[in-house]
Amino acid sequence: MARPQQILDAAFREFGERGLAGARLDDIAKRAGIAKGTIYLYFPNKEALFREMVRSTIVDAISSAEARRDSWGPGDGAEALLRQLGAGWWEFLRTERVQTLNRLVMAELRQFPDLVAFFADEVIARGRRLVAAIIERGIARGEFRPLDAMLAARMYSAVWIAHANWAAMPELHPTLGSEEHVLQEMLDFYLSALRPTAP
Amino acid sequence: MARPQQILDAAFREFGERGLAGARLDDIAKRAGIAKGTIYLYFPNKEALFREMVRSTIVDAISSAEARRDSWGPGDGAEALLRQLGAGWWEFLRTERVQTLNRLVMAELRQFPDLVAFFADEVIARGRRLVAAIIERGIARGEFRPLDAMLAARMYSAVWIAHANWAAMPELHPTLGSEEHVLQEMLDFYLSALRPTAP
Amino acid sequence: MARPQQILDAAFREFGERGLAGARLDDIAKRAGIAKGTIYLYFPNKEALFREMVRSTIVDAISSAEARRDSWGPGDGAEALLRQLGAGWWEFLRTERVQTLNRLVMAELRQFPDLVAFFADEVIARGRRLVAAIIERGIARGEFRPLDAMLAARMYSAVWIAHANWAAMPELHPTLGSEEHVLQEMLDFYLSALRPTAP
Amino acid sequence: MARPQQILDAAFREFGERGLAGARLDDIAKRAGIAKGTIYLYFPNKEALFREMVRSTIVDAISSAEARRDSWGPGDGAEALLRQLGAGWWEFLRTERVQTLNRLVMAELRQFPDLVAFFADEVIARGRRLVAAIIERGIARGEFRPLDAMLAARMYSAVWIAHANWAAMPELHPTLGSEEHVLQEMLDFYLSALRPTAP
DNA sequence: AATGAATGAGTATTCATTCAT
DNA sequence: TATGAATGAATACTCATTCAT
Repeated sequence: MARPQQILDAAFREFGERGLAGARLDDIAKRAGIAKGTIYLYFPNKEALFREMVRSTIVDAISSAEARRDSWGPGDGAEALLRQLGAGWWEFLRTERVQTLNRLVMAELRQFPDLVAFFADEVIARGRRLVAAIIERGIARGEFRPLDAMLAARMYSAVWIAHANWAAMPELHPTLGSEEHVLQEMLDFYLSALRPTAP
Repeated sequence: MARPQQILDAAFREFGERGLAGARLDDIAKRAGIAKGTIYLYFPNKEALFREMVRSTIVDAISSAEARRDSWGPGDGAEALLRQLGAGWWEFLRTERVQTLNRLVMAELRQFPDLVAFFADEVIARGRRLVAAIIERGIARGEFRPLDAMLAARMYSAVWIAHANWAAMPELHPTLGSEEHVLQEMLDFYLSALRPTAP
Repeated sequence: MARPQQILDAAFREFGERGLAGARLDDIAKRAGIAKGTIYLYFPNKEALFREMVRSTIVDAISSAEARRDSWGPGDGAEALLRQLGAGWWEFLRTERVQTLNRLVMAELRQFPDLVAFFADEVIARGRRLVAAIIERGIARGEFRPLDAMLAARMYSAVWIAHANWAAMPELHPTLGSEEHVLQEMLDFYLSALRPTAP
Repeated sequence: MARPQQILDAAFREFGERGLAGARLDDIAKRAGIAKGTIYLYFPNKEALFREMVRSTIVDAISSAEARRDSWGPGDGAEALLRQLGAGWWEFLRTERVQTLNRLVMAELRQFPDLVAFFADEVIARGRRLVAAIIERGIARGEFRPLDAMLAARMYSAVWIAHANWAAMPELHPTLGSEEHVLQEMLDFYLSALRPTAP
């Protein structure tokens, strides 16, 4: 593995555990198995290392999300697609990597407006558009009742993200049975809000 | 205002902006309009100040939430109650105080397991029980379809909390019209998932 | 003695011996008998300490030079005045304080153009004007031959400053007998260049 | 140009600008167009590089000064010789190379007593003897009044060196017209102190 | 010979904590 | 109680020196 990536990995873990101010470059170096000075061969200072770590983590997350999507079958029903996507998100969002990224975004990213914008555009808007497209398809096909697709996509994100965060903090939010079961419940609940209502 | 409270308020703002490690006692003192040494008359060290600040913020949040509930009218329908509660939560959760608390909980609270437990019991579980009770009432009255009330309460929290967080980070999540409108959309969406399905 | 002055004194000695880059704040603190952090209560960083040390040394040097002049007798002849001034300069310029200042000015001051300007105006030009005024008086009284007084003042400074520097570096410039003797030789030599030439 | 000389040249410029402690080997290497490690093939450490740079600069300066003298015409009058020498020194001393060397000698050479001795013997004493010899010749020929030739040589050096330093720091010492003019003034002033006095 | 990545001791700077007043 | 000057351990950052290639 290339040296910078090795440092970024260690930085991800240290910053993820202690935050920007709390992490120590000494520990990052130790974790990466290199000397402290070596970090400065690749990053001009702590903040730059943090920024680059966040940026590259976002980029990685996007490509790993896209890799998942490429493996989708050509399922035709919108509901089937949402179920497939929901399973993918459920797995992806509970990932250590995404959870840590999420924590950093919430806690520290305000100080880096350009990273906020990058994350908003490349991750959030992108994800939202994908869900909205599926929902529109479902509406067009009569699977779902007519509603604002973008808004429904927000509800989808809300349910998945919140539950993923909770799954990662079981002390705060005791689980409801298996993670697989939670996924099914989310899907059932969400889809039941989309289905056409009785006349 | 008593001196300790004055310090806690300043601490809330500084820790809220910079986190436990990033905040400086110097700045907290300056914000509180006192000398740095004075903090140590009331709190043994930085961490204790942080803990106490979090604890007292939680306690405040609970009592302010309860004060709200006391003013509820005796509305009888479960849907009406959920709408009333939803409006209350929507206002409350978007509060600076709650947003900051939420950020601290996500970012730093792992280091303080007792505070995690306190927050889980006194805030999360309490809120969840309240919603679940209303939903059970709705199911009993035939307003809602039969479903797991605790689970539906989680969905409720998920939608409200996620949207409140997003409302507080408009750079990340562009708004969908007025905040009032968002509330109505959440209520409509959520309730449509609870209503009995067509036979 | 006030704390800042105590630090400035230690800084003067350390910077004087090792230069801006070579001096260590640790040593300055040790010399001042305080903790390293204390320096930062009074000076924002090493460079600012250096600047302020130079500036205050210049100011001190000026007032000590002026104190000397105040004690002058009302000697009337220009030659007598130059002899009196020459004795004063000879003592003053060989001072540890002036020698060190001179070394710092030559070695490091290029990096601080404002201090260069301050030194040029307040020390060099001031001294030059004083000598020139005496020489003009001597010309007017017929003691000296007519010549460019400002230029003659430069020659005066040149001889005194160069010899004072040399007196401080005896390894480089072996002495010519006693320091008192050197002074007399400088005066005789210099004055013989000013006296009217044979017709 | 041989590799070591290439390094010494770069070292001369960096040490000349920033001093021993302030110069960075990285910058010296960059200026020399080589890799940092290469310096260590030719010099055991920073200090040795500095010493060797100073030593070789002194040697160069001496030989370049001697080359000048070899081109002297066989002018016979002592005054003419002093004028010729004075023009040569004036050009030579204002050289970037000599100015930088002078600065290093004043600022840093105390730490290297052997270099101090070398400089004192090979440069200062040598120059002084040359001037003294001319003056003695002038006294013997009746061109100059009888005086201590060694002492008069010091005055000569004092005037030339001080003015050359000042010419190199115009912000500190505003010029008196053209450099050529300054030379003439120095010669006239100096020689008028040597000429026999009126009876 | 030459490179330049890597090291780690060294140094400037920060900041929680103490304490004399 | 309250202050704020003082401390010194902690930590970011630098840079002379080494060494595998």
